[in-house]
Amino acid sequence: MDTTPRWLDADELAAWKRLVAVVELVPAALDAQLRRDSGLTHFEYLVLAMLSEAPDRTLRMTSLGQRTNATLTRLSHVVRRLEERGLVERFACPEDGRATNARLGDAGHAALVAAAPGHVSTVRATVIDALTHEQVEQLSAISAAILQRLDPHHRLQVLADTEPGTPAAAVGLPETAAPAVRAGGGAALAG
Amino acid sequence: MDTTPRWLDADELAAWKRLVAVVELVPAALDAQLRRDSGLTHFEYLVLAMLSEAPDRTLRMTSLGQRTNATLTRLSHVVRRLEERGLVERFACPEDGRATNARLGDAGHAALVAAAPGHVSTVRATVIDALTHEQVEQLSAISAAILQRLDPHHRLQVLADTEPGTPAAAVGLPETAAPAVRAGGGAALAG
DNA sequence: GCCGCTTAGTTGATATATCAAGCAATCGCG
DNA sequence: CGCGATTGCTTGATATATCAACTAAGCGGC
Repeated sequence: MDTTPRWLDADELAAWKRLVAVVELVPAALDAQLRRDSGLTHFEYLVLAMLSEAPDRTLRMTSLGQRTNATLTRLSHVVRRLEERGLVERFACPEDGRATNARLGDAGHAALVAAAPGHVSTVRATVIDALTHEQVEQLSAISAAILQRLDPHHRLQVLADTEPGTPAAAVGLPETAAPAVRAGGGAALAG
Repeated sequence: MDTTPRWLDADELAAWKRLVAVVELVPAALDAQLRRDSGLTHFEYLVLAMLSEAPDRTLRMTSLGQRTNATLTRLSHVVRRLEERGLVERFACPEDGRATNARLGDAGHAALVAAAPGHVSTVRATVIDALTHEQVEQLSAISAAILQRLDPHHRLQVLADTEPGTPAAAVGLPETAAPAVRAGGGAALAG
């Protein structure tokens, strides 16, 4: 870092301070609602959602870690706890003895389906419905620009498949789950 | 929450997924840089910065908690640790026997001055300089709209004084500190 | 087919955050 | 002025995240 960086001017400072408040409050709001209504953290929700998207509801730990932006260490602890609660199961990967697969069980899928509507409502209530359609598109572009700096090589798969026009959910219940959800009065982020 | 909320359409979903990545990565990036270069978390930095702004570099715990968006519990633990490290001191408020004042000591001020340039550079590198001036203003408006939903009564003082045209730093070293900083080759967010 | 390097994941220790009580000073009010 | 309610803060227990090894399986070269 430079020893004498350019300071922030008034507009930049205002934007920055507000962004700091947003990045502090948004995760807290998501966590609070999910914990209260479903007994899941936002991160656990993401893990379940990513598994629900995958073929056979199964992913390798490494791949799951990329999709949820988690270190393998963090993921290992969380998945162990989810396994203890009966929501996911782990088993050795047949093709690579080093790898572990995590699969979303029926109970886990049910928990996700039960949690999704409240989560989507919260997302709308706190973010999306607070903005005009134009602002939603601006936010998308701004976030993309920031992520370009934070993760230039797109290690996070969250980024890779986030172009507008994307098929289904990714943060909710896509493809596999969403139809079931819609049929059963369940839930997803997109659809 | 509604049992059958409106799902997100493709544009909304793209924006949402990117925002999730941003609110996950931005705090991590700030924490990582500050920890590595200054041995401070972003939250500790905020605490020191807020104190540096206050008259006599002193604030009540409750007021400090509002400005940093922290529960009193969290703040109490953090300030105790900062006190053990000699960066701040605590003393009973003379006017109200229940209250505790926290004051930024010289060592704490020095730590803040040392940490600020790297922090500002990181803010520029990861966020502000990634955006056009127009986008900075859009981000400011978007964040304000989101915060209106998350904190309608503006409990967070971060919001109260965040109108463009604001005097000095608030997230860096304002008024009291900034001049010293500029003189000594030090650091702040704004100036 | 051994040996060093890399990859994949786990585990235990430490740090930090959150929760549930608790304590003490002040306020409100009869 | 006395006593319950409120405010301001702290503390200890539990949960979660981060860090530093460590294990074990594959991979490459010779």
